[in-house]
Amino acid sequence: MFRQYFRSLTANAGARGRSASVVRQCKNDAVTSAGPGRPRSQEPSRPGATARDEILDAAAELFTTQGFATTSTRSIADAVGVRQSSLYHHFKTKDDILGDLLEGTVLAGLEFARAVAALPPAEGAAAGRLHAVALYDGTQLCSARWNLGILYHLPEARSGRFARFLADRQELRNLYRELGADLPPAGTAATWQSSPGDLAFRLVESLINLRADGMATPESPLQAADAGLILCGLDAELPAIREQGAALIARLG
Amino acid sequence: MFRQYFRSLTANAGARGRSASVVRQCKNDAVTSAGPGRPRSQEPSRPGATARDEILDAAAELFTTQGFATTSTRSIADAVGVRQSSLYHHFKTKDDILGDLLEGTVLAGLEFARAVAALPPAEGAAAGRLHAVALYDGTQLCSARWNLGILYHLPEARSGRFARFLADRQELRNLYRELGADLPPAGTAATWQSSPGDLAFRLVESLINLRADGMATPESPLQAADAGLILCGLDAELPAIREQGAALIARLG
DNA sequence: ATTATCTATAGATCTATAGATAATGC
DNA sequence: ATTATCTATAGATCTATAGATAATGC
Repeated sequence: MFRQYFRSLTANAGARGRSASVVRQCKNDAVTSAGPGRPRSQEPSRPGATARDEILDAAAELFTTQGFATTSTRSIADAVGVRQSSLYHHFKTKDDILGDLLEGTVLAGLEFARAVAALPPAEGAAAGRLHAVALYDGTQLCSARWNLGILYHLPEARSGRFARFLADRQELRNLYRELGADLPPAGTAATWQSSPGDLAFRLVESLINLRADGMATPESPLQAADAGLILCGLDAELPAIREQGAALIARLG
Repeated sequence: MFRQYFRSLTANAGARGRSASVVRQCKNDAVTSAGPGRPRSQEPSRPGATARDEILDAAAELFTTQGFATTSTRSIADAVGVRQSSLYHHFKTKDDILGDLLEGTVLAGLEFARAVAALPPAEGAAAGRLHAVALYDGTQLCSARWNLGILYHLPEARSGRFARFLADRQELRNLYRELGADLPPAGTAATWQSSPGDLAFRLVESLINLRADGMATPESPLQAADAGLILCGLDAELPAIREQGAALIARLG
């Protein structure tokens, strides 16, 4: 048994070398730098304080660039610099990794929207609230390190294995809807048939597509938030609405 | 050898029964109804004149509902009612099936846009052209039997294995852009920073997301086409633009 | 002869678990 | 004792190919 372990250590050194050369240069080069029970060596090349965070970051990169089913647990482990089976100390299944990532994309926006919706109603503030929620949410989507939003429309993500994520996203959509329902009735011909809240939600989510095509700019989230209100005939009020929204973000964001 | 083949015929009968019970009820129930060299039995349960079309339809359903990498060639074959290896008579690889489907979603819209862009320029017609292209394209996306557009944002679809699809989609986007560039300069504060053509393209593609969430209505394509022009300050001219666009679709569509 | 199907299988994965081991903290 | 890693592997896939076979069309 000891001899067997020794033999595989040598094989491991080879594998380590290959893995390191592909994804990360200067970690675990020496065989002695890691092993059973040893703490992971210094300076992680991935952001995140814990090994768990490094795994999540590597998985986010690979899932968004290569797809979920296409990405093997081995390739995630290689990108982090650990062995494939070591992932299972931090996550029960591969699905759990995706679940954590999905949850992470929706949670901040949901909590902000909850806070905005919980404010006592004030005359004429509905548009500003919707603008704030859309801008905050869109900014999150565009500034995250990886464009995790593209995973929303993976058939896998709809599959009930991610019930928590789906429920949170639905709650967020409902909050958009409520805020949109409080808008003043549109005066112009630009009346939008579907609910204004849904329209705003959809425009914000289209930022994901924009980013996937490499066409998102720092102004994109603001443009998306504006668009929802322009399409509801609030063109003229836009400057005031923006200011109200910005104040809410400064206060609650 | 003959005995071996006979034995597997019996096994096949079992497999057939199982496959049929899951996906399709009344085809190939009898062992004698199919076999090497025999033509496929009557009444296909899938639309499409040829076996190839049936395969494409089954793959479209499975890819859009379960994902590409998640869908095995076996499950496609089961849904059609043939053996897994028989797919390879019609397609060289699994990628080729996806490639054909992707190509099918973009081709009609691209050809319509080419025809519109090739018309001799006429005064004031730019907005009508863009509206026509967006409406035609959006209608295609929404009325196709399966929502294949969600496959656009699969990382797999970006991977150069589908260069033809990617090139066609890029050409379509460029045509949108050209048409948008001919729009009259927006008079109001609603000036859109990015190109109006890109905006329209993006609004049309957001119909895919809308449909994926089960929220598309028959009016959705028209709303998307309208929205692009409203956001460019063409609110007032919309009725005339719609008419111009409808005329183009009637003539070239 | 060609076409469309089938059986059988090679070869390459991939996920998750079992069990060993060493560092750490009590 | 707990934690985080490792080796090794079971068991289950999955894609694509080889080769047989029967119907069809010339």
